[in-house]
Amino acid sequence: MDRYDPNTIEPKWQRVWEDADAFHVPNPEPGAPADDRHWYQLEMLPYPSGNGMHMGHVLNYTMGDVITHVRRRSGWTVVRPMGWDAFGLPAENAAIREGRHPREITERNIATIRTQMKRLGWAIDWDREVSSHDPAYYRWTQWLFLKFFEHGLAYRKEAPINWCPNDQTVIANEYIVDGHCERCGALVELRNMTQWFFKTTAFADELLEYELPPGGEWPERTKTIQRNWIGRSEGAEILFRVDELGLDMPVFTTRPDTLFGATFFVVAPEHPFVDAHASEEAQAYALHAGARRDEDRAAETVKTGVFTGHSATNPINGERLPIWVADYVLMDYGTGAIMAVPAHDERDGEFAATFGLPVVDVIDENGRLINSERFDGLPAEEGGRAIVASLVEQGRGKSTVSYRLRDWSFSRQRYWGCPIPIVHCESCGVVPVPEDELPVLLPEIEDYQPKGKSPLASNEEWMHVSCPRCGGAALRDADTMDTFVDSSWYFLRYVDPHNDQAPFDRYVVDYWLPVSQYIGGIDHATGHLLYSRFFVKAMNDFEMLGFREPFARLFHQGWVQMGGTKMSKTKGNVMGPDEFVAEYGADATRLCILFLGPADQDMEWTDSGIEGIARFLRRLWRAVHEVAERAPADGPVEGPLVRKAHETIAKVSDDIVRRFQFHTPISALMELVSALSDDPDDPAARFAAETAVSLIQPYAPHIAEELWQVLGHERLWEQPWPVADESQLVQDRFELVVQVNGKVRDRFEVEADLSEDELVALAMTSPRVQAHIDGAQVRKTIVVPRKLVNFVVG
RNA sequence: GCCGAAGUGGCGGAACUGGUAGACGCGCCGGACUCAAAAUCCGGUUCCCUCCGGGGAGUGUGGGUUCGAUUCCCACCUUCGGCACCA
Repeated sequence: MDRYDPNTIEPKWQRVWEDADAFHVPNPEPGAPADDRHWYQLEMLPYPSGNGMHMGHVLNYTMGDVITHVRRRSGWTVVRPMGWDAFGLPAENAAIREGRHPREITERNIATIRTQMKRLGWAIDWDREVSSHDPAYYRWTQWLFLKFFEHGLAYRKEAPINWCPNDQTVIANEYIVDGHCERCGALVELRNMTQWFFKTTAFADELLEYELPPGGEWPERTKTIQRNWIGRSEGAEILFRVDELGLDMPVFTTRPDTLFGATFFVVAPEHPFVDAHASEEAQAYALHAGARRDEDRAAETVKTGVFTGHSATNPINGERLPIWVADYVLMDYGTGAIMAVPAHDERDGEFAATFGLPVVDVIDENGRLINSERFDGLPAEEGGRAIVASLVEQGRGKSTVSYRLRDWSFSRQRYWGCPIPIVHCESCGVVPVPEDELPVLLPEIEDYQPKGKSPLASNEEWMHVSCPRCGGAALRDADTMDTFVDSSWYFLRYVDPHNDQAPFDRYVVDYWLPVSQYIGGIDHATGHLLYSRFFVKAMNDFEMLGFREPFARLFHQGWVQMGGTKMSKTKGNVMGPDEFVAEYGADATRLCILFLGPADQDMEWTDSGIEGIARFLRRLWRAVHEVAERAPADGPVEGPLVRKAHETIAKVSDDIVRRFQFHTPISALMELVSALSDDPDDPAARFAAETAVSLIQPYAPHIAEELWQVLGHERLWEQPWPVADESQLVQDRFELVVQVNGKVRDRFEVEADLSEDELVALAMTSPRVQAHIDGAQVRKTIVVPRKLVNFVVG
C-alpha cells in the first residue's frame, strides 16, 4: 500500500477527466424532445482579482460541485459553466499602478484563477467559458443595450447622481453603503449629470412578484430585502390648488384619512415651484439646502424651512394652507411636495413645533375620524377610502402607488468597461450604432488616469464618427457600462457561448433556464440579483426568451471569516486555497471548507480543521486498502455494517439534495469509515468501503477515484449514485428509552416487533424504573412506537 | 422606528415532524507504540455533587402549553442583516 499522496493522485485524475471530456455537456439539437432531467448548476461568476481566489470562492464552487456530481450520477444532465466578470475598476487601477494594459492584467489574473480552479478538480464544462471583456461577449452586451434602448427601457437624463470622488465615476444606488462607495469606501458626492439609466422602475410591481417555475424557491430574507428596496407604498395623489397662480400641486400621501388634519404644505428645495414662485428668502434657502446629500439632510436634528409666500387650497374643505419649502421633503420621492399633518406625522409635528404652526387632531384614540365633517366617526381606513372617493368625484385626487426604487444609472466615466454603442449627432441627437457595426471596440488610449470624464474621449480618432443616420459629424458616447450590465445576462450566454449570430438561441435558453440552482452572496440581493431579474423580465417582454425569472432556486453561502471578521483585502485577512492544496491536497481543502459549518451561515476558517480532515482521508485510504487485500465475500452480505452503509446513503443523499446541508454528510461518512476500519474482516466491509468511496466522490473526487480503482472498479464519476435499500433501514431491534415523569431512567435493546403492551410490561421490569416509581400509582403511560415508554406517577 | 435572521460544551457545530441534548470534528487530558519525536492507535472530555451505585442542573432570560419543549406560544435581552426625514 502506497502512502496517501494527494499531490500525485490529484493531477493524475484531473488529466483523466480532461482527456475523457468528462464534464462537457453538449446542447440539445433544435426540436429535440425536452428532457425534464436536466439541471443548470450556477454559482456567481468570479471577478478575476489579482489575489486569485479566496476561501469564499472555494466554498461557493465546491458546493456547486457537490450538487453537480450528485445530480449527474443520479441521472440528470447537468450543465455547469464558468466565466469571468472581467471588466471593472480594480484591473484599471492596477493598470495605472503597473503601467500595463488592463486587458493584460485581467487576462493574467484569469489564467491564475483558471489554474487554481483546475487544481481543485471542479467539474466544470470549460468549453463554455466566457469572459465579459471579450469582444465576442460584449458585442452582445451592446446589442442588448440597443434592444433596451429601442423599447424605451434605456434612456438618458440629467439628474443628481452619486459620484465617487476617489474612483472618479458615477456609481449606482445599489452599491452605496451608508453614503460611501461600496468598492473603495470614499464618501459619495451628489452631482448633476446627464447619465444613462435603465428603467428598472417600469418593472417595480413585477419585481415584487416571484414568477418561479414549479419547484422554484427563493429565501424569504432575500425577498424581504428586495421588497424593502423596492419600497412599494399604496396611497393617494391629491391635487392642491394655488389659486393666485392658477396652479395645481399634486402630493402623494399614504394617509388620505388625515386630509382634514393638513395645516400646512411643504415642497422640496429642488421643486420647480421654488424657482418659479417662491420668495427670495425661500429661494436662497432652497439653493443652500438642495445642494446637500439626503444623508446630511437627514442627520440634522432640527427641522429647517422657509415660507414661500403662497398658499395652497385643501380640496376637501377649501382651507388655505401656507406653502413652505423645507429640506425634509425629498424631490425624488412621491411628487416632491407633501400635505403636512402635524398631529399624525412625527416629522410634520416637529416642523410645526419649530415654526409654531397649528396642529389639528383628526383621529381619536379609537381610531375613528374626528374634525373631519361628514367623515366623522368612520374608522380611519374606511374614512381614507371615503375621502379618496370624494376627491375622485371632484377630479381632485386618485388612489396611487409610490416606490422607493430608482432607475439604475449605469454609465461610468472609466476606461475598462463595455463601450455604449451610441453616437451623438448635432442634428439627429442620440443615434444608436447599427447592429451590423457591433461591437464598438474599446479603443486604445494613452492614459487610464481618472480625470472626472471618460478616458475614452481622449482618443480623438475613435471619438469622431459620421452619424449613422444623416452622415454628418458626430461623436461617440465616451462612457462605458457598469459591469453589472455585463453580469445581468451572463447566465444566458453560458448556455450558448459560441453563438455569433445572436446573444443566444431562444430554444437553448428555454431548454436550460431558469437556472436550477444559483449560489452566491446575499450582498447582491438589491444589485445583481435584482438587475438580472429586470433583464430577464424585459427580455421576456421582447419575446427573446420564454420565462420570467432567471433563477429558480437561490442559495446564499455564508461568509468565510478569519479572526471574527469577513475576509477583505483592507483587513489583510484574505486567504486563498493554494497553501492548503499544496500541503494537504484539493480533496482535503474541499472537504475542510464544507465541514466548517452550515453553508448558509458565516463561518470561521481554522487552520487546525484541515488536520482532522487529513486524518480522516488517511484513515479512509488505509481502511479501503485493507479491505481490498481481503477476498470479497461470496453471496449477499448482511449485518450492522451493511445497515450502517445504507443509513449513510440515505443520510448523505437527503442532506445534500433536500436539505442543502453539506457538513453533516461528512460527519456521517466519518462514522461509516470509522465503523468499517474497526473491522476490515467483516464480510460486509467491502460493501461498506465501496459505499463510502462512492458517497465521498462529490466532495473528494480524486481520492474517491483512486480508491474506486483499488477496489477493482472504473470511472466512478459516471457510476450511478447509490440508492439506500429501504428494507435495510428497518431495524429488527431498537433501543427502548424508559422515562419516569419525562426523565430518562433506563434504556435497553428490544425486539422491534413487540406490541405496545409488551413494551410497557418490559419497561416495568427495569429495576431502575422500579426504583423511581417507588411503589407510587402510575397515572398514565405513554408509548411512542420504536422510541420510548414514559410512566407518569404521583 | 419598520422588516427579517440568529442565540446549544473550551471552540465549530448535531439533534429534520414535540420524544435519549451535545453526533462529527477541533482543542485538551490520559495511555499504547518509539531511544526519542512525528505519524498512528486506544480511552476520556457539558457543569455540579458522589459513599463510584448513581443523583441534580442544563440549549440567551422569564413565563406558558404538554406526560414530555433546543423544537410550539407570550414577553423580554443580546447579536447580526435590510430599509429609514420615503410623506
